[in-house]
Amino acid sequence: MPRRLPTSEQLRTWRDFIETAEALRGVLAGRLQAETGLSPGDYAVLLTLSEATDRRLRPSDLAVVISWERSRLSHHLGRMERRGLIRREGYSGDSRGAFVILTDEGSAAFHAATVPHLTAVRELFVEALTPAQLDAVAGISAALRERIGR
Amino acid sequence: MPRRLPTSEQLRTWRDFIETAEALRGVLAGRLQAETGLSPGDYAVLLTLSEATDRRLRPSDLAVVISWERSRLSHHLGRMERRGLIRREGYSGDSRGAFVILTDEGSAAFHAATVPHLTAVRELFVEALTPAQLDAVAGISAALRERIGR
DNA sequence: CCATACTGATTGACGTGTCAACTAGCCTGA
DNA sequence: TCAGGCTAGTTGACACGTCAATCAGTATGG
Repeated sequence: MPRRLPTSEQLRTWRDFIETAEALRGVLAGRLQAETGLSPGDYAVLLTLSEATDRRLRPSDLAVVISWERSRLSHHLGRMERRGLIRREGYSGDSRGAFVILTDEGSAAFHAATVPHLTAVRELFVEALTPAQLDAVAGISAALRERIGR
Repeated sequence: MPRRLPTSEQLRTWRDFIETAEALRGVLAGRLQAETGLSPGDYAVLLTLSEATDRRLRPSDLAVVISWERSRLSHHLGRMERRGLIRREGYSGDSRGAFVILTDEGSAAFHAATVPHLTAVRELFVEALTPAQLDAVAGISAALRERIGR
């Protein structure tokens, strides 16, 4: 039996899904930016660093935690460093290594952002769905991740 | 009663959702690029033009159909024009106006891309989910869209 | 010992997005 | 009729992402 193509209804569902996720991401990002001056990427980096021992991590480790490519992280850290949110420092022990360190300014920005961000997630995502739908989302995400591998 | 923040489980669901959608988008985009040399944006533009009368549309109309900002479209059309996928032409009637026109090359690229793209959507999305999950996705997308307005 | 491979990290080029500013032409009302 | 505002479209600046190349330092096997 030949592999069939999606029906137009399935395609509609696909497009709605991907466009909705995209739109939601955009709205959340816009709010975060407007209310706190941080991008979602900034937030992820600051969150991870603020939970790390001594508020510092090696770039590779940080990249693994937030599932970014090292190159992406490097570019992003450059921008964050320019804004004073983090700083970089050499690592004595393996001179290839380095540390990304949360600055006080970065820490303050993160703490100022967390409640607005979580509130927005609640308003725009959690409260938009029924408990059953929230459960369904979890299962759907898992199934999709399973399919694309990891 | 104060507005509460999301529970850690709800937050986990949110992150899984947004990261999964992002990952899926990335995988699909990568495949499309590898197999056809087109980006999702290219595909959306080519699809819309190929369905339009005379394979041409005014930029503003095209932007409405695919829900892009005019500026985004203008930048994208510039890149597509450089690659010969579309061309631009003045519009006699309102000299502000313009037309975006599908070239033969653009049409060929689109037709070569459609089956691989639809196949990928089926494999990575439709077949990853049960029929019930697919239905749930439709409802969830609708609910989220409703919440963010439009 | 040292060529070679591997690892951590950065860089450059370029596609993609957003925002604000700008150009140019159309339209409307005092 | 013409000043102002509106509309179509483009542009520039800059953030963000990916890919391939590069660089420097570590490790290793012959």
